[in-house]
Amino acid sequence: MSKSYNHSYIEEKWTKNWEEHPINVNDGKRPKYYCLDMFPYPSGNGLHVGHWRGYVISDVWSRYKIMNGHYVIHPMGWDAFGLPAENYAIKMGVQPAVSTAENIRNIKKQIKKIAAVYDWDMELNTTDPKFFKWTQWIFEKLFEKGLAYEKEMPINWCPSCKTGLANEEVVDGKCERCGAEVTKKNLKQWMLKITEYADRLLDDLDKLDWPEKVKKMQTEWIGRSFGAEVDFQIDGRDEKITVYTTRPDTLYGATFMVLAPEHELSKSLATGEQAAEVEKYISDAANKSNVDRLQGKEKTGVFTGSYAINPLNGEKIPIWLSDYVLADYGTGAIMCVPAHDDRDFAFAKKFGLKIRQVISKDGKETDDMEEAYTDASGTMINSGEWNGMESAELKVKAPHIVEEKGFGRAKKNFKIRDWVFSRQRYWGEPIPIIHCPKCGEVLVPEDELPLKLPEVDRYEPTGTGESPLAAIDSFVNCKCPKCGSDAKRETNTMPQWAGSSWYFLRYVDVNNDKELVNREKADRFLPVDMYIGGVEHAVLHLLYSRFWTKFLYDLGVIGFDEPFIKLFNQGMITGKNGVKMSKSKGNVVSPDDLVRDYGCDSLRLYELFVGPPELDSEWDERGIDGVYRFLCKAWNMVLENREKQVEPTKELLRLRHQLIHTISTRLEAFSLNTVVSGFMEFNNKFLKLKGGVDRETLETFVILLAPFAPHISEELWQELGHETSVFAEKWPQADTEAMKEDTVEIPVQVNGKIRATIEVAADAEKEAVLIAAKEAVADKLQGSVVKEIYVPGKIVNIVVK
RNA sequence: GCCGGCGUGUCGGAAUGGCAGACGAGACAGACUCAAAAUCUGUUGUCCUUCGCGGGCGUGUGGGUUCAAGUCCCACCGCCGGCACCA
Repeated sequence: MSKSYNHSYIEEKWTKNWEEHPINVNDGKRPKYYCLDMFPYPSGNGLHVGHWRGYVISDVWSRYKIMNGHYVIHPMGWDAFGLPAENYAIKMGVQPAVSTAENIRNIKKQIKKIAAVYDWDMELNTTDPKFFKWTQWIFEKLFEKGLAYEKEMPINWCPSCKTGLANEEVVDGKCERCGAEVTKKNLKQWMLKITEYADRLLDDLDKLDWPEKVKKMQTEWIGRSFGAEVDFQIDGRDEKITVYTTRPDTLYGATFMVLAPEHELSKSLATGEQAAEVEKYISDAANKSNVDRLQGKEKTGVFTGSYAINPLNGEKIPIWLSDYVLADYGTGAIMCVPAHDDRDFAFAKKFGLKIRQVISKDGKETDDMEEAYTDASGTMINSGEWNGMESAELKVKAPHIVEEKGFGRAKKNFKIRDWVFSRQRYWGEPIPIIHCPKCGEVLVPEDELPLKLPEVDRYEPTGTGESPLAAIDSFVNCKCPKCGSDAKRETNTMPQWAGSSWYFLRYVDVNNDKELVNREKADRFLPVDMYIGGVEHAVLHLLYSRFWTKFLYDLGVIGFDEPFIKLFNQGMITGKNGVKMSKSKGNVVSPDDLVRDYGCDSLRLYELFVGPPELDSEWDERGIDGVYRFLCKAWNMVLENREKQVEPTKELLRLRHQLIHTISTRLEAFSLNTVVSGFMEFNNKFLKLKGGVDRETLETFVILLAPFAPHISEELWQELGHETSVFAEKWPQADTEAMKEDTVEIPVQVNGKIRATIEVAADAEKEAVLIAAKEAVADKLQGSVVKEIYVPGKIVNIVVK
């Protein structure tokens, strides 16, 4: 008897065989199923066991769908632009294109060891001009539709490295590399108007079968609120200050007003004796980094000396400046209702400003409020003609009332900002714009796309904050495509998000050089049915992808406006004590050695067995022994029973259908760790059967195991005498009648404590069960029986007093 | 601060309100072996016990609902993640 199976031989054999005879066929008749992995960034560090997890999950799901009769689109590609590649290339003195290609070769080799059914004919790479031609094309369409524009924006600037920094490179307000204090520098940036799509991005979340957590994160990120803009006349001047408020119902309670220091009127509002102090506050705020500004929870502020008129009651209220008001949200100015807003309350308390309650739970005024009453429920008081109204009702009506009265209008606001789309870097898609002194911003003509990166020796940052491309004259200088005058190319490149915002559309038509994707193919194979990847992309990548998909839908390029119908976020695999795997921590576990020693099938099973797929799990080196032993035992179980000619008894039939039911329902519920334990459990049961296992049950076992451990299953399938692939088999259906047990063990409780166990027929009548139960616990039944509960097939509980 | 998620043996983890600890790891004992590894068998929450059964206690803490709570409700503690002055 063989104690272990030869995984190396089997896995090699079937890898080759599947290459020659693909198991996933598009015969034009099968319904499609698109199962997508978030494509990896081809880092030089290679894959660790954590990367495997998502790929194993998606592959199990893909193989399951294949066995359910689908043609599965299951592609893989490379998100290869970006900072790390550029920095690595600078350090090593090689072209990013060269090192990237090298990394892709290595990672592809590693990924192939997973034995996923990826269709490598669909492979794509965001840095391939054939691909990014269409990334640039999308930008041109956005520009044509007025959704791409230029704007002065502050970027993170390291004065010591003389370079712009990504947010990820700024740690605690300091440059990640040199530790210098990061400052802001204003640079002209390309922006994309994602805000134009904010409503749709929010409303369409309802259509998606996504984790609630991710939907919530996107909802908050978009941050829609309804309220009103209200105009306040400045006392003694012609100008008005407009504020945004979500609580126009509390307008009578507005006792002061606060402007952001950056507000355009801030300086001019300062009167005589306040001028110096105001000036100082404004310049202090400008010098404070964002981090400092957010750290100081204690409110600061300064009175301008000016007053505004509350348009509702004509009251004169003081105007203050404070940095708790954000310049770039709303109008950069707020009306303050300290009685009903926590921040306004704290500010009023600190500076001794008037607090007027306008909403009351019981209709009476509270003496000495200790905290703001922020609920929009209660009765209006101190509010003139609004007195006695319900605040919740008024909150909805008030925007329209101020509109009718002529000093405001209903207004919707968003937290989401437009997308800063340019990077001052070399290794990204060039933005296809030409700056002409006469015509302004002109698009590179479509037939000149792709606009490739120049191949040069130096692509270090320039030191001025500009892109390295700015130093390359042959790239920069060009003629205006419109008027022919000397012009200059845009030298900023696109962010790494660009390619990943639409790559999933391209897989189904990677070689198309006429269009982004053929519409017929798009209609047939898209959208993505299942998208699997880490939760770290909950907001940015998933929001940008949805934005571009909606834009392309509006253009008519595709016929759907949501890219990913279902989303699954797998948890991280960490090292000991939940520490993230990283080279610097020295806790990286490489899958390559494990594949060599235990085989791909064992590693696949252990990736699933390690814990619930949606939660983080710690990698335990020894754990893989367990699944390896299971595979050896399963191998022997099948081979030993193969020749036995066992009759399918009722018990075997029952076990077979219980197995189908267990595996199928757990798989459908994505409870993949318990799928593996389910296989182990049934295998143990089969091994204990004296009479052996019948052929059909063995075959069922192998078919069910196939998506999880494909090589060993395929080999066993062949050993069972089949010439076709196990993946050509249909996923079995459980017969619920055959599953049923004849007798069941029923625990008998007395007052909720188990005192005995009885065995009864599965279809026994309640009365009979209760009689048997009472017999079994007769000695425990002191006192009178108050209640008898029988949950059929589950439990008996007898309550005595 | 707010919003999520989680808290179960030595460890990873199982449990549509119905026998807590499935499955696996580890440990211990035994078989095989000259020996070890591998493999196989058994034991393995905890306490009491007359060691024969049996019984008490046990799912972060305190309360509640229920015939019955790891599971539902309330309050709290701890860890992880997200957002963080959004008017």
